[in-house]
Amino acid sequence: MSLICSKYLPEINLGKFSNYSKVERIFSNKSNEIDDVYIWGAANSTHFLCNEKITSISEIAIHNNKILVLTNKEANYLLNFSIKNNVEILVFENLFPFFNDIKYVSMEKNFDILLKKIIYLKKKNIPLKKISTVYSNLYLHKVERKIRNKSILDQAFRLYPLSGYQEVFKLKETRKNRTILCLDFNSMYPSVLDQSFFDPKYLEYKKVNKKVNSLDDIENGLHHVILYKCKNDYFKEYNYFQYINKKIKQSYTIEDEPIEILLFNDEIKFIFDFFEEIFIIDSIISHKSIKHPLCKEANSLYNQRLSFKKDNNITLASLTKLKLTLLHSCTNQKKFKRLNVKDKCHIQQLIVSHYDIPIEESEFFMEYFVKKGIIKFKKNNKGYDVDILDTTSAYNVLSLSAHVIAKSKVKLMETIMSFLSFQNLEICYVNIDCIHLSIESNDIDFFLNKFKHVIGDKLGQLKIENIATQGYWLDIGRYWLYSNNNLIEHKNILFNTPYLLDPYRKFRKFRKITKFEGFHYISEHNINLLNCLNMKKKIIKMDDHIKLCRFNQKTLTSIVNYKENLITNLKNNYPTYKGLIDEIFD
DNA sequence: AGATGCCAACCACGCAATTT
DNA sequence: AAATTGCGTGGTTGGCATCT
Repeated sequence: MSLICSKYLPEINLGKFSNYSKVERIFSNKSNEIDDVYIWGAANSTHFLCNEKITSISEIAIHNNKILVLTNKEANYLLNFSIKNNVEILVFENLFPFFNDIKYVSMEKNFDILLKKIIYLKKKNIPLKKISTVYSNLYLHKVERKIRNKSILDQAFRLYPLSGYQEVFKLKETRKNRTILCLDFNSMYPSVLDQSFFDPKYLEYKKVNKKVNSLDDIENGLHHVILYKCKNDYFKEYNYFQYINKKIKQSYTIEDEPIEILLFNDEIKFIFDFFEEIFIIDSIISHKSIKHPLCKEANSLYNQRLSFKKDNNITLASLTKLKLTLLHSCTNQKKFKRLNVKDKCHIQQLIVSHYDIPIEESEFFMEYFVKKGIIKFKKNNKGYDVDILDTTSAYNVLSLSAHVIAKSKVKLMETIMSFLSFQNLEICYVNIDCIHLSIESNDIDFFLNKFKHVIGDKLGQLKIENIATQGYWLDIGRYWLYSNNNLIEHKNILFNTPYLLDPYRKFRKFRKITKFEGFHYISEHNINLLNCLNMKKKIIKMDDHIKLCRFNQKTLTSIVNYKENLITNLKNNYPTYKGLIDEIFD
């Protein structure tokens, strides 16, 4: 028995793609230049302003249309009206999330700002459409122009998880003699685009069934491998593998049980020395290596970003940052296929046939996919319209996206491993392209000198974001950093937005539209910080610092143990977390 | 020789008119 | 009322010209 670490699957099976040999052209929507037409408006809690007229919200006479408002707050005021009159409310700050000066002031002021922003966009030649869609399509078009075709084997790459490495290793670090360094990679994903990728046109399935003897044995491609006996203690503890089960998604400390996983050639090369044996079952290999089609684009965008920063043009600098993030994600856009079925049990059959799920689990996955937005359905007079995520879509080049993620994880992991060899260094927090670590204060200069080759302004180098003396990391995207008792940086996702910067919010209300069988209704929810926290790791408590420890590999495989452990663990952890919140929020 | 831009034929799909 | 057919639209596809 081996521990399967991949997207949730009963088994990893590349074999079923063995006779996928056709090539198809990649599709791309060349975005037309015509702007979407909306009504521009603004609102406060009672009234609505558009066309120089103010009407009470309950009396707005607009139906089946689109209204563009500046802020989410206004959209919230118009929520009831929008459902009643079938009006879609578009929010400027969501469509163009690169302005740093948008906030709710008043109805009249907001309307003015909205007009000014629209004029600004026109001046900069930015189309009045959701910015991420516009540039995703543009970049995908560029990819298509360069490589034109892909093998339909490309769809096998959907089995590779696209999630990044995110984890908290320390809850609290307030030791007097220590300093916390917060490092960020400059554009992590774009920075790996200059490495060697492979042309999605020339993919081939290959049965291997051989162990890897040397680095030369590893062909370019995605490999289904079994890893035996980890020899590297750092990797045992800090690996980025995740065990994903129906109910579990968790990192773990590697023990002796073999691990079954999908890895790119880059990853196997990186971990080759860490394991006693690596056995390849089968692979999807490629015959031609290329640079990433958007490599040049990445470099020029990065240089643009630097020069905007130098000019102190914050808006355009953050627009360029947004564009940079779209470079790798444009090849994994979500495309849906619409199908019609007579009744609900046919939807389950669709899930079974589209996602290779055993029939007996279709009920579970129906719920799971609805929650994740992979499948949506609407009742109509004939039955159901089903929108199902199309993993075979010619709008995707999944092999490129997956490869970018894989290379980034290797790069991050390499950096972490090299840091770990530094004396008394502890990793506190890792989030995709960001590392927080703690070292002894006396060692700072030595550290900066030792790693000066990876620290700098260039694409892919590390930037020092903050230097702190105390830190609390309650969860991914939830941390507070202090320098001599002054808060210098914090993040608290959901509770804070860029425009709502109270660092100490524990409660929040939000409204949710629930769509059910054609009905729409609004429900209000309260969320509480303490209940949002993921407390799945073990706590090792010391006076002025608290470590978080991973579960062992064995605990995960036995469901009974896992559940028991999880419950006792939660019970143990709860008071500590509660105490910490009080400590931070006092 | 490959990358890129552009064009026109082609095809699928949705809507509406027409038939059963 | 349901099914079939026709039509228009817009996106897909393959080819060709031009550029580097």
